[in-house]
Amino acid sequence: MTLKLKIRTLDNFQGSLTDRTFLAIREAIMELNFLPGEIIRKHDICNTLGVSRSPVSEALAKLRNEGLVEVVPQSGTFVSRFSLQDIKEGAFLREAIELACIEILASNISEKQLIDLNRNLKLQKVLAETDDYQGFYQLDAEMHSMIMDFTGYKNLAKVTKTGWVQVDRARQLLLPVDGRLKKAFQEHRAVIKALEKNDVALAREKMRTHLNQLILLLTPLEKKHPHLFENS
Amino acid sequence: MTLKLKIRTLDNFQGSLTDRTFLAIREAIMELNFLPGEIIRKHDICNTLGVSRSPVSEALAKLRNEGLVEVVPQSGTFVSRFSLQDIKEGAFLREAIELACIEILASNISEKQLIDLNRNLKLQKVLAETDDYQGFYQLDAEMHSMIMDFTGYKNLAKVTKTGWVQVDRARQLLLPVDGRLKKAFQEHRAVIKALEKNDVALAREKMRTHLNQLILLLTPLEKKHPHLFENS
DNA sequence: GTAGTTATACTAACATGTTAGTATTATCTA
DNA sequence: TAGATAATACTAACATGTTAGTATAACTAC
Repeated sequence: MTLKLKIRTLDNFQGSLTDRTFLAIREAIMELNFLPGEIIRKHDICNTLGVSRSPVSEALAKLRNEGLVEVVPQSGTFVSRFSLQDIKEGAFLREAIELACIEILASNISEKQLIDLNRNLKLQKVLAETDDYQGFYQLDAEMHSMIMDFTGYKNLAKVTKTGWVQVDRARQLLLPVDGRLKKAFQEHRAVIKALEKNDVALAREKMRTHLNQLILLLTPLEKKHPHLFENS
Repeated sequence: MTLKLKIRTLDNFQGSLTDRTFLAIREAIMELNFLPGEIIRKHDICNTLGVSRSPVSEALAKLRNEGLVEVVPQSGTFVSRFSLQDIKEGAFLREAIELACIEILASNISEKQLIDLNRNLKLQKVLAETDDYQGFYQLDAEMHSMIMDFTGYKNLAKVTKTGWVQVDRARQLLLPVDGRLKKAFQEHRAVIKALEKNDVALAREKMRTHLNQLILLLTPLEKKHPHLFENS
């Protein structure tokens, strides 16, 4: 039963049984321990995690909503393959929302909010210099969340995250490239600086180029890992 | 059992039991047959629809994701009250996404797509002149969906819809106002005309003012129906 | 009469068992 | 040997029953 190596036990998570089951499977999918295209056997999950089928079914239903699994009725549940189109769509969605947020913030942003962003930026610099990918990505996510939360709209970050999931998962395939974190840091800084100057157009442009960088990196993955992508 | 009058039976819908249960409850909430703040008794739903609790539970979980109900653990499930903030957020989300779509379309839109939009527009004109609110809103929704679908991104319409749900529900409170449909039609036409001219800036501006109109109408509702809104 | 405590009723969460439909595989026939 | 058919195994979907936790109401004591 190699499954045990793929998925962490429920005591690593919190919430209801359903929630914890959801998080455990989700983590396994996001970290590519369950590969795209692979079948997910409910029975195995039940045995490994020691829960009944209800929480597993509900967890899979949630995962399906996120687009991480595809359930073929009366047949099985499969880990979704990557789709370059979906990835681009996730990025497009994030871009659309964040550009609109920036438009609001550029004229409205408070001193405290700028301080928070700059603190995040400082941490980013440290982690970029030490090539701490995991930590940097977390700060990156935090920064983007901040920008959306600062508008006062509470669900934007959640909506964006939904589309972004596919991007995040695909990012796991990316090999570390020298200097990439530093470049990302500089792009982030450029956005914040433009915000400080209340320069909407510049902030929009900097954000746009920043988000485009990621797509540029992600696009070649389809040829490199064709079996993990749709239609191949 | 007045519940029977509030909710349509399952044979009016299609899909799995869960899906049909979901749609039936959703319709009842959207048409304000279940009022904001009202408790939803699972047991009653089960009896009325003639299903067991599983599909009802799953349906309510979905409804919760959409923000239409709030489940208080170990207590009950309640129909969400209106929140002006949520409504504005839904509109903001739609604006952000559609403005980005327009930016793509203004330089890319095909002849066939323009024909489809203009056909929709013609129908709108007819329904606006006959004050057919129900029909007009359907065309309105279709037109906005078209704009998003024409970009080739498949989930945008779904994402937008999620946030828009609150707007749609609140719109039920709106009393018919003379000439409103005709005005909406003219706003729509202005957007399409700008698209035909490939004028991004103009199309964006027209779309923006169009979406703002609705918020203007919705805002006074909080004072008119305070018991249906949060914090009152 | 009021405050505190207890009991009841309602809910979510979960487990277990059943049904029905589909895919796969094995067997039989041509 | 190849194709068609039948049987088996796996899955989702649903029903039913149990447990545990919370809110509300009733009752008791002060």
